[in-house]
Amino acid sequence: MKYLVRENPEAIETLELIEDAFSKRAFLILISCCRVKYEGRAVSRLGLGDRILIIKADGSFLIHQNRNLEPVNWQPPKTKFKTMIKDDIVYIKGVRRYPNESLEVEIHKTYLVSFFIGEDTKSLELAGYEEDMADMIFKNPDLIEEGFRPTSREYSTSQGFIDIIGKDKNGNITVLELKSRHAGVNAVKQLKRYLEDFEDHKKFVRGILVAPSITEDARELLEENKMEFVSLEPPNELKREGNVTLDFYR
Amino acid sequence: MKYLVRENPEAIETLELIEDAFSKRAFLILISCCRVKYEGRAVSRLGLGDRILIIKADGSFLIHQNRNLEPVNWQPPKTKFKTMIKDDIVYIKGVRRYPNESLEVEIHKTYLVSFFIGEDTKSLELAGYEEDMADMIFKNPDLIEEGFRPTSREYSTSQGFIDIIGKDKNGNITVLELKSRHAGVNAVKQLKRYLEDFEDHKKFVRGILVAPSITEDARELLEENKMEFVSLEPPNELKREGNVTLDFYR
DNA sequence: CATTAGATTTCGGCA
DNA sequence: TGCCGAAGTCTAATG
Repeated sequence: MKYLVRENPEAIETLELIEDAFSKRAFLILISCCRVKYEGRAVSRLGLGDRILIIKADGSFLIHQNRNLEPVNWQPPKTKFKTMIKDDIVYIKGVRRYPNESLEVEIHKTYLVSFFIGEDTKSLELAGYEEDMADMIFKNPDLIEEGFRPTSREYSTSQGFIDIIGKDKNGNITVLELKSRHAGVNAVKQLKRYLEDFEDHKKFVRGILVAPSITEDARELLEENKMEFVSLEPPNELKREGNVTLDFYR
Repeated sequence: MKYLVRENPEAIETLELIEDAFSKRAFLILISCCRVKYEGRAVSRLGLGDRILIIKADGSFLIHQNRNLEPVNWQPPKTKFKTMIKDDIVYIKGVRRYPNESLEVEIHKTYLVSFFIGEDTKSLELAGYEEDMADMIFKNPDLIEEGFRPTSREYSTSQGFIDIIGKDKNGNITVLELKSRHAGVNAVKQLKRYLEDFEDHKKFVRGILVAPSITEDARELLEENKMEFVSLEPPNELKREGNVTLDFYR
């Protein structure tokens, strides 16, 4: 992961770092003493104080005080940003259309600027089925195909973590991408990226998308890329609740 | 402001810094590669990836990916925390009662730990919503129509509270349903229920939906039920509009 | 402590 | 893009 941290930057440096983060579409965090103004669906003002500012790659903008779950001010994804500096004060303005609204921050002092470009391909599984599918496959690998033998989980690549890696009965390295629900092209693209990471090794690697079902587009993209699909239903119950490795208390 | 920043801390140091932040009731931020598990009102799992973790002084716990305004996982204020370390993996578990739920994070690598104790006494001043509309209408009833006279707010019916009730220039009882945003069919249905509650009295009662705008479906449903629509924008002014210095563009 | 209604709700799905 | 409905909604107010 690439990242950058700067403590107590001057205003001009703060501005440069913010701009740098924007150009890299990074995950940006500032700890600053600031004033805030919002105008759009409503109108609000927030006087000077120390807060955390977060700007995400998709244009989400959050300002957090040290209390409450919710941000005190925010702007949803697709916000466009402008920055300015005047009299050692840095300004960030996030503007959005539909609805038309703007969030302006007047930064008087910055204690910390940090941005990073991280790996995070995983999306939330609201019932945890994906993990259960992996458990199920490890217990009964023939569910994928006769002779398949998984070797590791959460295998790290530059593209993220491969769900399951193993070998087929002919010894070919086989990469599994698991989806607990009807899978679309995104799942196929993800699998493709994993394989591309392996192709550097000049070895033949099989890619199998494992899901209960896939869209027609996904099926076509799989074929185009010589990858495969195995239909597998996730276990329909969270059995033995609490045997997950995360349970470390008692 | 007191603060602390550490880059790439070892697991044991990460743990110590987290504990230190807890004891100081600081505003804690971590940038980490982690796995997440939630169990409570629902169940969820999130595989390994780089995220921002935030823990606030009031026990709020947020986990943000680099997309979407909302945290991917969270725990509201008053969450109690426990930490642990095992095999160079740091665990944070946030537990809450009423409802009983827990959020567990398995931290494999930490890129940045920072916590600070800041000054922030200011609270948000907000305007532009339903209550402000009601204030505005009471001050200037002709905004609804010439001769309208409001009599009461939050009038209780079996169907809930009517926002504003009054009489038109002909003495007809008039029920207002206020929406500060673009209103849909639900707002119309709600107004309809209020009127039905009045129809027991065998008197003619007008129903007016007051909002900046409504959907086409809402407009049709209003006509079908012989109810009306008055377009009104919520006030966009703060009571004590200070001369804020934030306007720097243009 | 339970219920209720509003929110700069956000978010996903579908027409 | 607009609209509808769900959400681990959150939050403040009220009984």
